[in-house]
Amino acid sequence: MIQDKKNAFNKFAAGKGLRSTRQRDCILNVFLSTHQHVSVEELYLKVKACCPGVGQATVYRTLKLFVEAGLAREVLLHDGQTRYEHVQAGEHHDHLVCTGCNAIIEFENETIEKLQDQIAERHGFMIRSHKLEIYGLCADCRS
Amino acid sequence: MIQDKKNAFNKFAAGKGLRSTRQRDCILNVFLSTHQHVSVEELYLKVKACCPGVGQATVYRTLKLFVEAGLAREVLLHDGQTRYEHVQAGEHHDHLVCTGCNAIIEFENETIEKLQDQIAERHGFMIRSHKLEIYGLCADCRS
DNA sequence: CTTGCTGCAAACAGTTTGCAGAACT
DNA sequence: AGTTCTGCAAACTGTTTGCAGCAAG
Repeated sequence: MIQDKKNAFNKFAAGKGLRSTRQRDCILNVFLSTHQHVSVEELYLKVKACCPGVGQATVYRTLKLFVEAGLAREVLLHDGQTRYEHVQAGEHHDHLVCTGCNAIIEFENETIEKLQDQIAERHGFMIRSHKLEIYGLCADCRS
Repeated sequence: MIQDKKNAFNKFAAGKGLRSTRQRDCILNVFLSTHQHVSVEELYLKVKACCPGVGQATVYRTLKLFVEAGLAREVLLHDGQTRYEHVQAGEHHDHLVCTGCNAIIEFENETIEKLQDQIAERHGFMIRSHKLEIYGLCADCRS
């Protein structure tokens, strides 16, 4: 599936006349190898480890490409850092964010999604995306 | 009810040994007179109109006090500006955010809230707060 | 008089941008 | 060769902070 994503990006890049460069390959590899919700900073450090000399501007620019290509999604939490998460085709999930240890637990709930659709419809609203974040303390941090 | 909020803040301020100043009164007045979801910038401009010479640092500092006092709540949308909304005691609502005209429609849905509680419980998570934002186009912007 | 509050400007963090040179095709 | 991409550094944005002077109690 990592290969699928690489192919997806290459296809996107080809379609837009983008060039294939060492940096983009490296950033893509690193991104695909990370857990969910990497911050740009984290990603930048990992990228530097494998391709020293890459500037963070490139990381920022490349991440925006990934978003455009549909591989990644921006996640804004309450800590002033933009994070990126992997997009699984067709799937959507939300987050439990632990304010104690910054852990992020994902969950899916179809009923909530449906209720959102109803609410939107009631207001004549056309949903493009949504986010639901629940903040609190995870099981470990409660004790 | 505006008076209630002023009293609430005064009580909070008294409890913390905070002083009552012209600036704080003015910012509180302006905040209470605004519609929901003011950005700091907007608020700052309005405050300057009535008390010229107020610095934005003071606006920032005072808004944090309002949050602490339970009058206001931070709302982070996808536009890089922190906004503040009024807190109605005991009530919680979520937002439909129009990406066309930046309108914000509020809604409440108890079922969603309950489902969130269930999800949290299932993960041993203690909810402190949550936010749900639905992005898309409002009825006006669709046409 | 004492202490907290304010305004200013400088500092900050995260992100974006302009540009000369490097690297794809 | 032509053009896109990159790295660097500078610019920017929103927010925070240090500090000297001001003002409330």
